[in-house]
Parts: sequence; C-alpha cells; structure tokens
Amino acid sequence: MSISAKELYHALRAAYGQPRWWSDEAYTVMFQAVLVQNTAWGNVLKTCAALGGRLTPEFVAGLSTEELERLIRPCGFYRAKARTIQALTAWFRQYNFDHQAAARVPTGTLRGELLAIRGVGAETADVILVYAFYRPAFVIDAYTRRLLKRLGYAFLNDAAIRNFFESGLPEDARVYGQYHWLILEHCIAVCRKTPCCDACPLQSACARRL
DNA sequence: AGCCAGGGTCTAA
DNA sequence: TTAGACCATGGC
Repeated sequence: MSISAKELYHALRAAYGQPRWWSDEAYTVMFQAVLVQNTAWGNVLKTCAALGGRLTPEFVAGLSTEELERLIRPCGFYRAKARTIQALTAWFRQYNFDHQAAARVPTGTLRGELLAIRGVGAETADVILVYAFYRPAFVIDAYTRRLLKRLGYAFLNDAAIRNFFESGLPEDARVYGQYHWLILEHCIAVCRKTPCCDACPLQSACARRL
C-alpha cells in the first residue's frame, strides 16, 4: 500500500514546516519561471539579484531584446527565454500588469492564453497559474516526478500524477502551491543527496534502494 | 572533463 | 504519439 497524496503532504509538513510562497509579486513569478527552465536555481537568483529593484514589468518592457538577452545570459537558452519573457510581459500588460485584473477570467482561459505563448509549456503555465494568479493547478516538474517515482509510483505519467494530487486534495491554490514548494524543499535539501535514505523523513514510504 | 540543472519546441518515423 | 536533437550557461 503506497502513500496517499494527503499522507505525503502531512509527512512533508511535519518534516519541513510552513512552506514559503514562490513570490508575492506576480511578475517575479513569471520572470523566474521562464528563467529556471532546465536551469539551476542558483543562476536564476544571481540574475535576479543583479537586476535588483528593476525586476518589474515596466522596466523589462522598456528593454530591447539584446539588452534583455544580456541580462539573463547566465541562465542559459537566453535567446529563447528573452523572447518568451517579452511575449509574457506583453500578455501581462493586457491585465495592466496586475494579477487582480484577471480575477474574473476562468482558469482554463488563462491557462490557454499562457500555453499559446511560445516557450511556455505545461509546467511554466501551472507555476504562473498557482503562484501568480492563485489558481488551483498542480505543478508537475522534474522534482515531482522524481519523488513519486521513489515513492513507488514509477508507472504514472504526468496526467496520472496530476490526478494523484488533484483528486486527493481540496481544490485550493494555496495548498497546491505550498505542496509543490514542500516537494522542492525535500528534493533539494535531502533527496538529492546520495545516499539519502538514512536522513530521509519519507524513509518508510520510499521505494528507492541503494 | 563531463554532466546536470525545477523545460519547451520541432521533426521524423 | 513519441523519441531524439537542439537550445546555452554556470557549478561542481
């Protein structure tokens, strides 16, 4: 009998405590969600630190493509990411750079608009939906897949993983976002280390064998 | 030296 | 519909 979505959530909460939100600034979420694509988080932090208080949609909208590329270069894939960020910024401007202006737009519509932007796929769209627009969309990323695999769910594809979480939890964006952040913390803090099983709070549920 | 990092797109079979 | 090539830099 494998661990359920709810049991996993409580185990992670017990181990790591109150999770943080990605960012309370909607634009910061969008910007970083693109930069982090297949890229180490440390590079994203460095890039954003160099940007400082200029990490605003108004500032970025005023940059040329070349200027933006230069700023985000340390994150890799900078040509593609610069174009995506510009398209995403233009999209956000339709909502006056204010996530509350999209309050009446259905989640499915928002998701479709995001996915229509080149460079925005399922993960990036869901990150933005949850953390910037507070919509219940469970984020499935490399960490989520890795964790479920180690918990004995190696046979689940992304659709099944989504169902595992969304059918086992209240439809609450706060819960989804916090859950994803807990998975992240767990994978970075403990589960990435090899061997990890002695220190792992999920040891009793972990199917990983070293 | 090489491999990996919180992806996404395009193409060929 | 799916596997593989490609995008690019920094850290270890």
